[in-house]
Amino acid sequence: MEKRFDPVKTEKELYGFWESQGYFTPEIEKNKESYCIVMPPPNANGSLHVGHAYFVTLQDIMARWQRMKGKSVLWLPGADHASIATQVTFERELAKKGKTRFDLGRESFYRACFEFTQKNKQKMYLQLKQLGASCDWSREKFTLDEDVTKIGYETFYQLNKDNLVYRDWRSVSWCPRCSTALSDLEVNYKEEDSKLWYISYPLKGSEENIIVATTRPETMLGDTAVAVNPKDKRYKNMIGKTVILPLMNREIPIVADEMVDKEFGTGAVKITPAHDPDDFAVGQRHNLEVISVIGFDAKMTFEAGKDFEGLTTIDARNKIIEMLKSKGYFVKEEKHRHRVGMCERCKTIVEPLVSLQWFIKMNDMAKKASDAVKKGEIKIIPKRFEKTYFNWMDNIRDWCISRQLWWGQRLPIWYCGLKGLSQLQKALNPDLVEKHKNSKGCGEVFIGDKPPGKCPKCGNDVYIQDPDTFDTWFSSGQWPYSTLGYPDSKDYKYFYPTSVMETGYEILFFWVARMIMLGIYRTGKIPFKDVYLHGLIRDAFGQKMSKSKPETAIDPTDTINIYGADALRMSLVFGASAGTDVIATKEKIEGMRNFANKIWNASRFISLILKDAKKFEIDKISNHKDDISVLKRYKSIEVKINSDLEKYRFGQALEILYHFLWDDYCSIYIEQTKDRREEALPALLNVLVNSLKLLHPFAPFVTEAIYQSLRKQADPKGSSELFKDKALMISVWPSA
RNA sequence: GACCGCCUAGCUCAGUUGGUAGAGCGCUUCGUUUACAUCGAAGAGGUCAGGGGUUCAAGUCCCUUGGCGGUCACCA
Repeated sequence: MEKRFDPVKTEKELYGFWESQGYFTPEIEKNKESYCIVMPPPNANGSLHVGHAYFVTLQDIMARWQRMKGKSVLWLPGADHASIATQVTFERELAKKGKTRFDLGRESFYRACFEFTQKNKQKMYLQLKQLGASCDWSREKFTLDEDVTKIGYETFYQLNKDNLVYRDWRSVSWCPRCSTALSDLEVNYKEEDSKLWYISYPLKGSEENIIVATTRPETMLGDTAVAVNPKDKRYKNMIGKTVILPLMNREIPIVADEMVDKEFGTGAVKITPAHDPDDFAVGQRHNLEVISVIGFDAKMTFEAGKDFEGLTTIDARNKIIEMLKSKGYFVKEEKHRHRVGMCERCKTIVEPLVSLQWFIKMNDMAKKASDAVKKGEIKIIPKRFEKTYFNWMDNIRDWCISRQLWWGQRLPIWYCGLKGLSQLQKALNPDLVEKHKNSKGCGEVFIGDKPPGKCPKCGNDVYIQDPDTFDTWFSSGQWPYSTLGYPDSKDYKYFYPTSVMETGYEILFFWVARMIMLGIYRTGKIPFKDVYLHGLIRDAFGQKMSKSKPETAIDPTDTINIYGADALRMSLVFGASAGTDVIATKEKIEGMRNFANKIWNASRFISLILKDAKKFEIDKISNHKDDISVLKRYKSIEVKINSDLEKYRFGQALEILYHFLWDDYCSIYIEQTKDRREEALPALLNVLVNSLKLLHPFAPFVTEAIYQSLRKQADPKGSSELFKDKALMISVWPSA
C-alpha cells in the first residue's frame, strides 16, 4: 500500500469495477424487499454545483446502506429539460452572439436547446459518476423521453376527462423578458422604496371629487371603476355615481366592494382589471370592462391613447404625473414601500396581465395530498416542514400550466382553425398566423395526441396545435411514476411507491407537493413514503454559493480532482442535519481528506503486520482483554449508527464513525496492540473491516480500496467470513 | 401581517426520549526510530441570547423579551 491514499488514481477504476459487475442494477426479486429512490433530475442547462454534490451524497448514502442491508435497491438517475430555466440560459448564450430566439425560429431554437441539454446531460452524468453515485444507468431517464412524455400527456387527458382542465381569462404574472405567463410560485417579491400617489377623480356633473391613492399611476389609463368599502360612511352616498377618469375623459362607475381597506390611503381605490389581480377580481364581480393599456412587451398599448402608446411604463408614469399636475388632478405623493414581483428565472419585473391560459383545478388533489401527510402515509423530514406544507395545500390555487415558451413539451391541445388561438398567441406566433391565414374553422377545442380529421362542429379539416408548452413542473411532477413506466412495467409494480424522495426544501411546493398530488391522482397511490429535505449549501460567508464569486465557490469536479470524492462527500454530510443549511469550506474538505488518509494509513499498518504474520486465522479473535474490549466498543457504535441512519441522522452517524476510527481505534487500540501484533491481528482486521462497512455509504472509494487491498493480501479466495464478499459495496451490513 | 427556524468555545456548527457541556477548523506548548507531519502528545477557551416557570435535575419542556434569517400573504 502506498504511503498516501491517492483518490484520483483509484476512484475512477473502482467506479468502473462496480459498474462492470452490475452492482448498480437491482434484480427484481419477489421475495426481496425493494428500495427505490428516484433522483431529482438536475436541470440539463449547466454543470453540477456543490448543491448537487450534497444531494448525490445523501441519496448515495441511503442507496448504498439499503443495498448492503440486503434490499433490492434502485436509484434511478435522470435529467430535466427544465423548460423556462433552460430557455433563459440558452437565450443568454444566444445574446452573447447578438442573437435572439426569433432569429433562429421556433424549430431550430428547439433543436439547438435539445442539443444543448444533451451535451449538458452527459457532462452531469460524468460528474455523478465522479461523486460515486451508485445509480442504475441502464434506467436513466430524461424528461423529454418519449415514454416519459407519453405518460405525462395521458395524465393530462385524464385530467381533462375528469373536468379538471380549463381555459380561462385570468390576471397572471407576465414576464416581459421571457414573454410568458408564470405561475404564482415562479414570481419572487422584492421590497422597494416607492411612492403612493394621490389623484383626484372628479364626479360627473358635480363640483365634488373622489381622491384615490395608487402605487402605479400609469395603470389609471385602464381604469374602469373606483371602488370603496360598502361600510365606509365617507363614501356611502357616492356608490353608484360616476366619475370622469382624468386624461382619458372616460366615465367610470363608483362601486362598493369588500376588498377595499378603509384604512389604507383614502379608502377609495382605482380599479384596473387588466393590470392588477385584485382589480381583476373586483372587475369580475362588478362586470367591469377590461382595458389593457400595458402590452406584453411592458410598453403602453394603443388603448393607452396616442400620448402614451409605445412608452415604457416608467416613462408613461412620469408623463402622467406631469400631466396630472398641470391639469390640477394631482393631490400629493407620499413615501411608500411596496413589493414588486420578479421573474424567478431572469429577475425581470413581472407585469400582471389578463390573458387566456390553461389551468388545472387543484382543490381535490390538494385535499388528498394533504390527507396523505396528515395520516402519516407520507412522512416529511424534518417534521416542521409539514406545517409549511399544510399551509400551502390549504390555500391552494389553480395551477396555470400553459407557458408561452418554445422549449418544453407542447400542449396536446388543438383548435379548429386560427380562431382558437388567443390574441396573445397570435401576436407571439406570427409565423403560425401567416401559415394559416386563410384557414376557416370554428375554434373548437380538441385535447389529445391527434386531432380528428374533421371538426365535428363545422366540418373544417385544419386543426392547429396550441403553440404553448407545459409548465416544466408538470412533467417533473410525475417523475416517480413516469420514470418507472406506469402502469404495466415490472419496475413500476415492484418499486412504486418509492421509498424516499430526497430533495431541497426550496422546492417543497414547486415539486414535492405536485408529485404527491399528481401521484395520488394518477396512480391512486402515494409516490413515496418519506420526504427528506436538505438545506442549501452556503459559502464561508454564509452566502448562497454562486459562480459569480469564484473565491468562495466550490466546484465539485475541481474539488474531487484535488481531495477526492470521499473528502467532498464527507465534508458536506459531517455535522449536517435535515433541513438546515450547510457551509462548505476548503478547510472542512481538507479535514475529511485527512480522515480518509488516516484510515488508509491505519490499514497500511495492518497490511504490514499481515505481511509478517505467519500463522493466524482471520475469524478467530483472541481472548485478550484489549481485543474483547475493542470489539465491545465497536459493537456499541454499530448500534448507534444503525439507529442514527434509521432516523436519517447522517451527520451524526458520520461523526461517531470519525471519532471511533480516529480516536478509539487508531489512537487507543492500535497503540495497545503494538507489542502483540500477530495475536491481535484478527481483532484488528475484524473491527477495521466492519467499520469500513459502516463508513462505506459515506466514503465509498477509500473503504472499497482498502477492502480490496486487504482482501487480496489476507484472503484472496474469500474463504473467511470477514472477506467472503468480492466487494465491500455488496457485503452484508453490520447490524445487531 | 401569519407561520417557521436560529441565537451553544475565536469561527462554522452538532447535541435523539430532560441526567456531569461536544466536534471540526483556529490558537498555545512540546514531539523527526519502527501506519500516518494529510501526524502524535498535552492544553487554553462556554453564566448554551436575556428574564421567568415546571422538575430532584433544563442547552433540551412551557411562558416572555430582544436580535437575526426564511417561507407564505391581494393591502391599492
